Amino acid sequence: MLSYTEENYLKALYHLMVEKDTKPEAGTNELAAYLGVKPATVNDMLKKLKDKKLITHERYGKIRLQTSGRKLAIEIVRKHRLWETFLYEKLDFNWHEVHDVAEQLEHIQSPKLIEKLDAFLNYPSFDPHGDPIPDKDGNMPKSQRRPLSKSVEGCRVVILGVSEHSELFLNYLSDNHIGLNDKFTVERITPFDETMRLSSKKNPDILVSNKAANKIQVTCLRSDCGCGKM
Amino acid sequence: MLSYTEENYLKALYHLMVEKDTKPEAGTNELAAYLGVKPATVNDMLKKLKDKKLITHERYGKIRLQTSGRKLAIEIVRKHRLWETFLYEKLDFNWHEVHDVAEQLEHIQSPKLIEKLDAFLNYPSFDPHGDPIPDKDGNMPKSQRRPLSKSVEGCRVVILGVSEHSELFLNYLSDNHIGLNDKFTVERITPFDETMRLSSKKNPDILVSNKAANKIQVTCLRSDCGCGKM
DNA sequence: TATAAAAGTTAGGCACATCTAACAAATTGT
DNA sequence: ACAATTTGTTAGATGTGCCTAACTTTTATA
Repeated sequence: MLSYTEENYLKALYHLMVEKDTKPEAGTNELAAYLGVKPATVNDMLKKLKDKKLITHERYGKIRLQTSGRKLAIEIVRKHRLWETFLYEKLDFNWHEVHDVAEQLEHIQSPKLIEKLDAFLNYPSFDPHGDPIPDKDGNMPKSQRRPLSKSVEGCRVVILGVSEHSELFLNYLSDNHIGLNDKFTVERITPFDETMRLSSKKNPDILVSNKAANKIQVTCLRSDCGCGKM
Repeated sequence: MLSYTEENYLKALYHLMVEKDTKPEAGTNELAAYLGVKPATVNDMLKKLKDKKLITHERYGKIRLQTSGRKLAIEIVRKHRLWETFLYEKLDFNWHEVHDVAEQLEHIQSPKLIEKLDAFLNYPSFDPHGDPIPDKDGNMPKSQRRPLSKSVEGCRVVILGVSEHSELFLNYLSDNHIGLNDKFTVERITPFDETMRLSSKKNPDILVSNKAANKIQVTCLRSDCGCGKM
């Protein structure tokens, strides 16, 4: 049984290594900065995780997740994203409010609870931020997601998520009535600065800068619009 | 902000004092036994809770909850019972499975979460065990509940809960198809040992000993059956 | 009422997760 | 290539929640 803190270290390693940069290792300082603790503290914990065979790490070397550690990390990610989905879909939380509460809920120990929650939510594949939810065997659903900026004029897209989670950005999206699962048509892309003009049922004219479009993840709803392979 | 452990001490005091015996104070050993720790450990914590003005306690004296401590304890009880209700009603947990998971969930810190959960469950007044759920101001709903053993022949009753939560007893109820919110008619009470013969739609003949009937909480559905004031 | 039993307290210690300060190794930049 | 910078490690300390062992006060009873 892992402590609350040990779980957080594994999850942090997973995010740093597998999700952030897709490199297979991380450093002590990097991990310390990510978790908001001092490198010395990380060192103590590395020793413990190494004893439990969850990571590999030798003096002055890089940290790697072992298979068992990665498996546990994915379980925690699964719990986190299922809870976020629950909060968003069932309890009417806003997009940017779910993370902090899910951060607590992910540590609840009860395999049955997670299975039942998954079923209750109808086995969702993506959380409210559009991030993939691993299934109970740890498999990530594959998505055809891409940044909105890759779409071309005439594309019909659905919002899958975002690649930046700052409150500033999430509020920007709210203000512009861009929400998860909303559908838009790309009406026009200004050649000079690539600002996109979108339309939706609710709002026939939304301007999105290239900077924002890069951080909005979508999937294209047509196979014939020329925006590239699905 | 209270720690997980501090919260558990407050809740334990509340249960010992307010619910178990309705006496306004508790002893160190009693609390230690209830929490499964040593008296010395309790002593350390009492000091901390006293410093935070949540309890009163003087050397070799009894422990009492202060108003602020009682308020916090009731909040935790509220959270616990709302989560139990959620697990039972929405996630199909069994009656006796909800407690342990709720024990973890009750410590999640998010006022909004509890408000939303309460609304999602439609502001329930009683949890799956039939225990009252305090509202957000700490008021307990009043119930007309009484032990089944107080009912008389001809009574039509609905099961509100139980006053013993052992797995043995809960299984006894399952085996006899006695569940929360089930309705029964008291057909006959054997004069010698007060064994009750009940009938329900599902099962026309259930025998319940006086011992069990004392631990089954019901409310009477008729005002004219002579079982006493509602 | 004196004493045995029960209840409560204190002192000292341990594991955990954290820190600071000092040090050691590896990387980098000229 | 070696000095400066970055990165990583160690030692020693702190606060929390728990323990055991020894002690003191209260209470119950012979």
